[in-house]
Amino acid sequence: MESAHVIRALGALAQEHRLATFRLLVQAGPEGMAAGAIAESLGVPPSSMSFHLAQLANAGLITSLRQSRSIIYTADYAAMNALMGYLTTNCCAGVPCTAEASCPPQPTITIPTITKDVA
Amino acid sequence: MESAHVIRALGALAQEHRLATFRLLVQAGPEGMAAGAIAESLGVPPSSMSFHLAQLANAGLITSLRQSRSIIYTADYAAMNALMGYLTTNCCAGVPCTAEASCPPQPTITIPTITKDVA
DNA sequence: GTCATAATTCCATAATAATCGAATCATAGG
DNA sequence: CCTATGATTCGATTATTATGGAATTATGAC
Repeated sequence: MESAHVIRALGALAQEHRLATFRLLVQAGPEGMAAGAIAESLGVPPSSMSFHLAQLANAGLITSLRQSRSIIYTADYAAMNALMGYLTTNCCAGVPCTAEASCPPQPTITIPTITKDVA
Repeated sequence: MESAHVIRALGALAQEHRLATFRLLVQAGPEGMAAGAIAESLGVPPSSMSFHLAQLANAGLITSLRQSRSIIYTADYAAMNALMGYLTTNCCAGVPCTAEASCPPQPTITIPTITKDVA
């Protein structure tokens, strides 16, 4: 995975609707979701949704498959993992972070949202 | 780390010069690098470099410290790890689907909020 | 204070990205 | 063929981001 590709992937995720879309698709699992269902779920108009889905697909983060009249989008876990791999290898763990300044084993984060929207 | 913050971090890294800058700073380690040295190293004019450094700093990915006439920038490993943590927890590993794997109906991630500011 | 250096801010410009209604394309069912 | 539905493309508009020269601020040495 070269940097141009990584930049496209990062840029694809660096947008409110697209990050939400990707997360939704990850939760949807291998079944995926139809474009319209995603749009409705996120409250984004169809034409805007298409634009964002195209961006994500172009970045290789999601794949599409027509199924009758619907087009089903699915998160590409492998692509996500490749991105993570690039970031950890080249941006973080790949460097011998000396001593205490090194990458701590436990990311101290604040996670406010509990994601479960089966409703 | 809430999604707005994540989006800023992703957006900060989703740019050629900034990704290169961040990687350079990671390699530089805790010593960091002066703004001018980074600019020269990447072949970016000073004013543009300042702009990009500000973006990265604003996203919390790097920190700055004046040292005599230079301003030394350092990669914030913790912030990077927090970003990774968010992505793995909420976008990837949170749903145990690696590749084609089965997605057990258990997407509920009940994470006890460990509040720790990453500024 | 003056000069030199390091970096930033200012500002105008150019380039890219986001939005969304309307038109179009693709498929399915009668 | 005709109609309905799901989705995309088109096109015009707005918003955001990137660029880099010139002016400015901050520090250090004399």
